[in-house]
Amino acid sequence: MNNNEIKALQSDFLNWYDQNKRPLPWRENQEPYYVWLSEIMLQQTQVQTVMPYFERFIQALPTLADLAQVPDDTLMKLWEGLGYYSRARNLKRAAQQIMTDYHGTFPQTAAELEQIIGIGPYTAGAIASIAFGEAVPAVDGNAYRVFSRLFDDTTDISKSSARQHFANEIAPLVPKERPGDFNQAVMDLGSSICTTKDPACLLCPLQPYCQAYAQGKQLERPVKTKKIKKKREQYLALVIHDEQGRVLLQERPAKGVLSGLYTYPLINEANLLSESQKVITSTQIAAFFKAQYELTLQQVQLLPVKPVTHIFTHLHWQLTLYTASIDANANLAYFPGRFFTTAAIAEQGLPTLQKKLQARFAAYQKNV
DNA sequence: TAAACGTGGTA
DNA sequence: TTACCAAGTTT
Repeated sequence: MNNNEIKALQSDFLNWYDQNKRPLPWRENQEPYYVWLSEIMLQQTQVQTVMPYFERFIQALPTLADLAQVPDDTLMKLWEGLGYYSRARNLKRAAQQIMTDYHGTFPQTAAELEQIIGIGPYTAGAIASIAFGEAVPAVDGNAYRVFSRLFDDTTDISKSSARQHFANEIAPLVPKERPGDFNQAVMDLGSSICTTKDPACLLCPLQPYCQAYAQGKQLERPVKTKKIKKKREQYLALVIHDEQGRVLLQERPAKGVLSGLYTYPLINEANLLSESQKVITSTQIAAFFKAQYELTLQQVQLLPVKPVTHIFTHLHWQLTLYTASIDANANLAYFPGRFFTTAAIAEQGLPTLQKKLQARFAAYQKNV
C-alpha cells in the first residue's frame, strides 16, 4: 500500500469509527487507570461480561492508590467469577509498583508499560495509544483477524512469533493523529463486522482495501492450526460440616488451577484409586483425610446427585459430591483451609467451580 | 516455543 | 457432548 492508499484507509476507517463506536464505560475519558483496568479485564473476556465488573470495580476502587492498598479478600470478591485470577493479583502488584517506582503516575510509552507486571505487548500498545496517543499497534485477536484478511496474510496465529509479525505489518497503518481511536476501531470492527464465522463484508469500511475479500478467502483467514486437547480428570468434592453448621473449605495451592482460592476439599480420584480398584469407599476417603491432614471425618456419604462438570481452557473436570461431618474443635494445623460460616462464605470471593458445587448441594438439600 | 491459566456463549 | 471462540500474559 502506498502513502495515499494508507491515508485513505485511515480516513475511511476513523470516519466509520466516529459513526459506529460503541459507548463503553471505559471510553468516557482517557484516564490511564481506567484504560488499564478495562484492558486487563478484557483479556480473553468479552465486553458484555466485563461491563458490570468494571463498574463495580471503579466504584469500590476509584483510584490507583485505592487499588494499591486493597485487601486481598476485597480484591478477589471484586474479581469473583471473572476468571484468570492472576490478572487481579498482578493488577494490585502493578498498582503498588506504579505507586512506588513511578510516584503514582503511569509510564507513558508502550516500551515502559510492558515492564509492568500483567502488561504484555498487546496491553502496552493499547494503553500507550489510547491513553497517551503513542502511534503503536495493539495486536490482539481482533487485529489478527482484521489484518490477516486485509493483507490476506497466511501467518499461523497459533505461533508465538505471529504477534511480532503482525505488529510489524500493522505499524505503518497506525495514524500519528488518532492512534488510540484507530486501535479501538480495529476492536469494534473485529467484534461487529470482521467476525470469525460470518463476517459482514458488505458493511465493512475496509472492504475496498481487503485482499482476502477480493479473493473470497475471508473465511480462511486467519490461519490457525493449534488445538488444545483437554485433559479429563475425576475429583471428589467433600461437603464437610461441623456441629455448628460451619463448612470446611480448602485453599488451593499457590501453583496451578484456581491457585489461592477456596473450594470444598477436592480429592483427585487418581490419588485414591490403586491399580485394580474400581470403587471408592467412604472408609477410604476418611483414611485419606487422616493420612493427609490428621483429620477425622465421620459419616462420609456419597451424595445422590448428578456430578458437577467444569471445563477450563485445558482441563475437563467431573466432580462427585460427598458429605461428611467433623468435630468443630478439630486441629487444622495440617490442613490448608478453615471453617466458614454461611455468612463468611457469602463474603468470600469464590471461583465459579465452587459456586456450582454449592448450587448442586443446595439443590439436593432443598429436595430432602 | 508451547503449555498453563477461567468462564460464558454458540454451533 | 464436543469443539471453538473472546480486548493475552506468564513461565
